[in-house]
Amino acid sequence: MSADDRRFAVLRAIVADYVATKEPVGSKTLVDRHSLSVSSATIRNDMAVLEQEGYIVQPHTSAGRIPTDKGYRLFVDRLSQVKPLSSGERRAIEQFLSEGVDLEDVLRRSVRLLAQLTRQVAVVQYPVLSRSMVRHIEVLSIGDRRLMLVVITDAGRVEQRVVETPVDVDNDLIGRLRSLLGESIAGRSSGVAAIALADLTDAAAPADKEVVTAVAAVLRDALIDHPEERLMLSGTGNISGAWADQPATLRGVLDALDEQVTLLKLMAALDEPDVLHVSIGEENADVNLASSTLVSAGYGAGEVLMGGLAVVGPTRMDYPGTMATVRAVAKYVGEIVGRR
Amino acid sequence: MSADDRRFAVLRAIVADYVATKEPVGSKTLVDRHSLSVSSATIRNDMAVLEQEGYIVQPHTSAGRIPTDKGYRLFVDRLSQVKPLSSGERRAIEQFLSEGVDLEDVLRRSVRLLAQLTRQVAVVQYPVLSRSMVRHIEVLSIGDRRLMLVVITDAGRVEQRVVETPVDVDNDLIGRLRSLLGESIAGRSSGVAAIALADLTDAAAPADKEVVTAVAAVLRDALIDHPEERLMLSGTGNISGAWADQPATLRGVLDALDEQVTLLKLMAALDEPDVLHVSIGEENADVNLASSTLVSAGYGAGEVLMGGLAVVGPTRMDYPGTMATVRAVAKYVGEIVGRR
DNA sequence: TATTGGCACTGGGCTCTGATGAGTGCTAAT
DNA sequence: ATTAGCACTCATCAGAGCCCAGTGCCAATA
Repeated sequence: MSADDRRFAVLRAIVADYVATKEPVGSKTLVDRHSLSVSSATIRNDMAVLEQEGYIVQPHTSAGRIPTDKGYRLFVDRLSQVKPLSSGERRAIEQFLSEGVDLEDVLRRSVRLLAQLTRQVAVVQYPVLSRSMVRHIEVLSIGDRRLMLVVITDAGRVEQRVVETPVDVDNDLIGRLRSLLGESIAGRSSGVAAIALADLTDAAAPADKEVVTAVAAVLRDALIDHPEERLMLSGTGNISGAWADQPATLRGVLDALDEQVTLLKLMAALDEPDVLHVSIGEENADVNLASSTLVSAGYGAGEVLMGGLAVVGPTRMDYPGTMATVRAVAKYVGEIVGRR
Repeated sequence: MSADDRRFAVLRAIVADYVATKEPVGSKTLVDRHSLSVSSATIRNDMAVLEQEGYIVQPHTSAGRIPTDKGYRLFVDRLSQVKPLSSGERRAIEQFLSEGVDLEDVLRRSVRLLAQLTRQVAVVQYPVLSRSMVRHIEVLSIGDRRLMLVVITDAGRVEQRVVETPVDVDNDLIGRLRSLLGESIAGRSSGVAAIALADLTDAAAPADKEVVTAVAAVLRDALIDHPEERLMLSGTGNISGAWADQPATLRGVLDALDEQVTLLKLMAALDEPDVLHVSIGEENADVNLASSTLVSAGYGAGEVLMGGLAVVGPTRMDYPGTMATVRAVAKYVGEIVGRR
């Protein structure tokens, strides 16, 4: 084992011990807790180097070392492959998730499960609109000049929007709207639907133009210009333990979770199902999450990305375990949501 | 002013001061902070009586007094009428909420607003199914033996469920299902729909019976036997300040919020729109909320209750302010959700 | 009879102190 | 390159002592 290898082993041991104990770890402790067959003095030298290179720091003189973000980063990057869960665990996950009665329920089960297994905060994103196909559009009258549009995607997500029409709408017109929308949009992904929507007004009978334009505008807004992406959260209580001693940090994290924008951005950055992304400490754009780590993964059916999910915890977290769980849950959520 | 009146005034002053300062309040502080035209000795006598009667306690000898749950209860009960918000505030609330683009959006705006105005955790319930009318039912084919049912209520809530059918379903049958369901259920409240569903199988053509039975079973489960009530939460960060010094309590509260069952029970207990309910400390069934207060109100259009909303905070909260805000937001949410 | 001034007493919280010990860096020997 | 040894650093903890907000009680007062 080269000196370099040993130094990395030391880093790994520091991470392991610090994660387990929350205490800065010293050279002495390290030697007898792990079976490093060298003396504490050697470890001290290695630690000095690791500190020089920015992988660990001392909270104060005469204290042990704790890993820096850079240290965790190296640790994670060298975790070549994520060890899979046992087949029993996997079956339990799939079993539990597949009992979900509708999309909402499946997602709720997923976040809960993820939060429980990782003992951290979990987030699941609803299948994103821009990656879905429109399965069906329904037009309902809810007043003389009010229509309700209901869009159902192939991922099982349902969006609804109210349209105020410039003129009264009768049942015949609603029928014409249904078939018009059905032909031009249903079965199409939103990219294609965008083009179809633009042509919609032309395709309409002259008398219907005003209403069709209003409808197209609302649909365009809801599906393309401002699609609302949604998240579901669970396990917020788990995080209170991690930051019990730093109320300000705790508050920041809770606020960031409440705000959702950072989480949504993170999700938007995912581009492939079942691939893990880990964002550590200062790497997070949001200062409120500067001492947290986000482990995220896309879920989807086969190659097709549908949405994302993530776990949020302190930088001092069990990386291997969390990563394995996130990947496993992402896989099954994708399978189950994709299957409907 | 009778001695009894003064004692209540003392209690009110203690509540006010304790809420403001988080510190036990003593007789001396009380006299010069509020203009009670008696001496501190008199106050001390009054305090002794109040303590005897269980309205206040001393955390330890030689400390000031803090209100007990019973003290807060008396305080709240004697707040005869809730002072309304200013017209400016009210307009701002209505304006902000009415910009919501769909039900989801309106509710999200409501919780956020409620959390922001009260600086506490806010909860809003989706319009409850059992109090809604079915506006429309849509039947979609998503495979030879899979149907998707989409139920849209008059409150704008959309529920979907997948049905596995025992035999293949063709387009004609789907058409028949649509009209069958449309006639028997649409426009009915769930109580009536329950009866209609029972008769559904009889009304169907013999060849369709199997499928109709399966569909009716799923609908019955989704709408009547196990209607899923849903909540939306916001402002969790706000409570971290309140319990920063008691991590265990904080965790308990976060867990209770995550769990939702207690909140849902609370909501289920509401029976009238715009009426405030206050549940203080130990009055809460959930031990995790034993040092929290829940201020809840139903929202609805006119006399018709649609759902509930609430604010969760420490028993030491600004009762008058919180109550006024909750009532105001409930009123506008009811109006706006009812209007679609 | 209710209120008040006076007084002794209580006990939590703050500051200061010294002892403890985990952990370090450096140096000289292996 | 590794190691044993050593002097040094500093957070943490327990104890001592003081402070003082606040109390209960009592006798005097209106």
